[in-house]
Amino acid sequence: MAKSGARSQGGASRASEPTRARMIEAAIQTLKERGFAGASARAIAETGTFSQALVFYHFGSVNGLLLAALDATSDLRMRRYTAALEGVNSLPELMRVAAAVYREDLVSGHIKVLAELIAGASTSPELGPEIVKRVQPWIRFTEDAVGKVVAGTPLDPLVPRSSLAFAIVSLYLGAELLTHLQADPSRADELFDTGIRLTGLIGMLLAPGPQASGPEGHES
Amino acid sequence: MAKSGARSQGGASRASEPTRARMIEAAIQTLKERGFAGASARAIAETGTFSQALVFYHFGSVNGLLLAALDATSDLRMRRYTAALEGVNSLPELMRVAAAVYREDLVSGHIKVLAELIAGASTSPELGPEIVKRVQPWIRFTEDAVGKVVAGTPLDPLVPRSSLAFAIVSLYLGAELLTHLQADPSRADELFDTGIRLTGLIGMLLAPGPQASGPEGHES
Amino acid sequence: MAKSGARSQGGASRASEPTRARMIEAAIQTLKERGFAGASARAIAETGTFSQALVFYHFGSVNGLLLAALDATSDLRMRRYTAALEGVNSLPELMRVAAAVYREDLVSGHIKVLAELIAGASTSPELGPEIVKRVQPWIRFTEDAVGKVVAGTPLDPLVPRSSLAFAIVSLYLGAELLTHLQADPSRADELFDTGIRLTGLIGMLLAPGPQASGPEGHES
Amino acid sequence: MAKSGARSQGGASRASEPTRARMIEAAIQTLKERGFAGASARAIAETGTFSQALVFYHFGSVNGLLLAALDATSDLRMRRYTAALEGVNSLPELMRVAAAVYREDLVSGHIKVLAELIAGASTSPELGPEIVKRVQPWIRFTEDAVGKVVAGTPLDPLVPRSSLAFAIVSLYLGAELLTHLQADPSRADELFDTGIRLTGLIGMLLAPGPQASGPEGHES
DNA sequence: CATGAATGAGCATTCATTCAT
DNA sequence: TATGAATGAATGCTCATTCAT
Repeated sequence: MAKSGARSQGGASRASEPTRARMIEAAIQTLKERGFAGASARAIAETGTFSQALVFYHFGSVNGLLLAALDATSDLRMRRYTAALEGVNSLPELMRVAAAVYREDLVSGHIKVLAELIAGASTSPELGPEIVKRVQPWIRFTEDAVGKVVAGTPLDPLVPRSSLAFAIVSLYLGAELLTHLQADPSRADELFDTGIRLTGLIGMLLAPGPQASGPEGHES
Repeated sequence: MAKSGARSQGGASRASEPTRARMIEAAIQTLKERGFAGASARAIAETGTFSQALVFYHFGSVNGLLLAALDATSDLRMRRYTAALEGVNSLPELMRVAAAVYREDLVSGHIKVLAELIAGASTSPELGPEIVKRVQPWIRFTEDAVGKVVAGTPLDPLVPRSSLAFAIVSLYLGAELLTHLQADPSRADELFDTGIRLTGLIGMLLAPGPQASGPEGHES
Repeated sequence: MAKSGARSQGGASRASEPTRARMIEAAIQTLKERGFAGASARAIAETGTFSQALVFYHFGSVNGLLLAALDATSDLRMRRYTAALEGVNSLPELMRVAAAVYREDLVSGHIKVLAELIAGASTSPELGPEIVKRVQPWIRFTEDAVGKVVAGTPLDPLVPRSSLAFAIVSLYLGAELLTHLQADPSRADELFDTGIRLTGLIGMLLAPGPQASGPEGHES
Repeated sequence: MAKSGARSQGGASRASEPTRARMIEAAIQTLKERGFAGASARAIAETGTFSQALVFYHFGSVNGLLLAALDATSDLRMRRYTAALEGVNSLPELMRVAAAVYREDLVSGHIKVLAELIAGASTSPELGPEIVKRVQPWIRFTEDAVGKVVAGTPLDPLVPRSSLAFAIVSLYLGAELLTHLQADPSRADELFDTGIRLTGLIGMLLAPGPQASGPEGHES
């Protein structure tokens, strides 16, 4: 870990890019299929049918490759979420979109990579700070997304965005862990349904027009 | 691995109780201090100064001992939560009590044992079902607790209790993981503060009359 | 290396003594036959037909076993040298005895173990201090041996014993290395012959009277 | 390993001379700083900031480069010793000069290169014969140096020059190893002081008249 | 009830070396 | 002449587990 990165960060080596990509792909797949503990250099190399020594050549260490894999999925998902949330500016809509993308995540296993790595941090403590670095943008992103739909509504002063963002990310993570543990996604689905319904309600409460749900909306 | 647990569930051996207790204590401590990956038979035996072979003699496998440790903390905490929630029947009060006990958990490391084991399940998939069995009571318990304070209020029909319970447990778990990852409990504290404030507000909304939720509280 | 020794130093385990002895024997043999670099845990285990994991179980590390091997030969040779030098108190006689025992050493490979380890110290620097500890007694022993035959002669004030001892041990070591390098012991033999002749001469010079050690010198 | 050296001896490639020199310099430095075991192709290449593949291109193998490095220092030192001993023809003077140059060696690390390689020969037995080839000239050189100052004196018939030379080279080597092991050069210094004093004495004994050994010494 | 000894399998990592470019 | 990529083989070490006592 200490001396890794010399090559892993530099992007000069053109010819090896495809190899690096293949390796990252194999790492992600192994992480999904066999968990953090199953993601040994040997296992990943077998998945991608390349020499396990390549892991160290290109990424310095197994953890180096795993973090590169997290970077890759994280970037990918961040772009996806950003695109999906473009133009969203009401709470119920946000909820709907989030539910949809979350389902994608669950199916594609993208959250699992993060969850496994977070779980694995207890195994390799050096991973901790590196993962924190990579979770931070998600919390910030969530803050922004929440901010966008909450700004200007009566909810705004009630809930500090940072708290809300922390709660949402925690919820994602916890739900992912429990869902995978129980091998039953229905609970999370249900939760999103409830969320959609509830935020719909809240949305109506907050929208003070004549057709509002609450009598005269005197809540805030 | 396959035949683990043979002995771990049977409670026939009377004379060894103190030893078993010592071993469980050592397992909990090791789990807290060194995480799932650090909780090897050797490490636990060293913590408790007993022979590592005892782990297999008494609990069939390392995982067997770890699950016994989870059982022990889980029982302990369940009793604590049950006692603390006794007599609580308003949402804000529930929130306050939950925050207090959560802080206890965080300090004492009791949630950590669960979080580590859940994280570890990705390492030893056989743990999965066993952990599910032990998480279930908590979800049920949460359902009851939520039910008690929500019953009879307008919120009741809005949020399915099972969903809410799942969300709350997920949140606990996710927050624990993130808190330990960032080695900074302030986020979770903040979250509880917000929760208390918010539920206080909701409580007031839901109980408009001068009579608080207590009076006719015959819901439980 | 850090946490080794817990078992390796304690001599409580009776039953394993024979095993430990077998392992040390295998280590010595491997060191002699294949050098420091060839003395891997696997190679030693193969030589002694035991599991390589035993190396770590009993000695904590490969170096731990290697040092135990050095201790073993060192003790053995120290006893041999001590016995051989008993009653020796003239320089020529000392020289003769030393030559004889050295030849034993060369044949049996006992010095080789030390030489290999010293050579290996440049590979595993942690070995350095441990070897120093084990070389020290030899320097002290040499000082005593030299002191015994020089005391009272005119040579005594001329040559500080510590210097002489250092020189002799250096010479042993260097000669061993060169001899093994050239796979030709004749140079060292010749050197001892010269030594014997020369010290005989010096002995005569120093003891001008008729009662010189040379003439009737059948004391041993 | 088997086909190493193919290129290392041939000096045909003109254009690469500066590169080869840089590589040899890096090899020497690495050998000094990190010992034989630390002198891997990677480490040397890093020291000299060139591609590790160059090692094999230019010298056929790591050992090939290491031997080339030994050749380089050996030549350098041989020239230095030859120059220093020019005009020296008494034993005490020889001793004084030897002590001075040895100190240079110790500081500059030149003997270390040889000592490391000899130590390493136990790791890579193929090195043995190659090193012998490179040690031989030193023994011969020592023989000559000793011969020059001993010729014509009464000592001449007493000590076969080859034995003496072997002893001196052994002593150098052994002292270097012990000195580096103990990280304390004082012992060797002391030894040289004693040597100077002692040979001064011997010199006086051997040349009782006012005319020193020099005058008629037309042997060299 | 308890434990010291033993082991097979596995892991991260490093190395010398080859090769296509 | 030079090099980035790739690899097979080896190394030290840890682990869960078994077993005889």
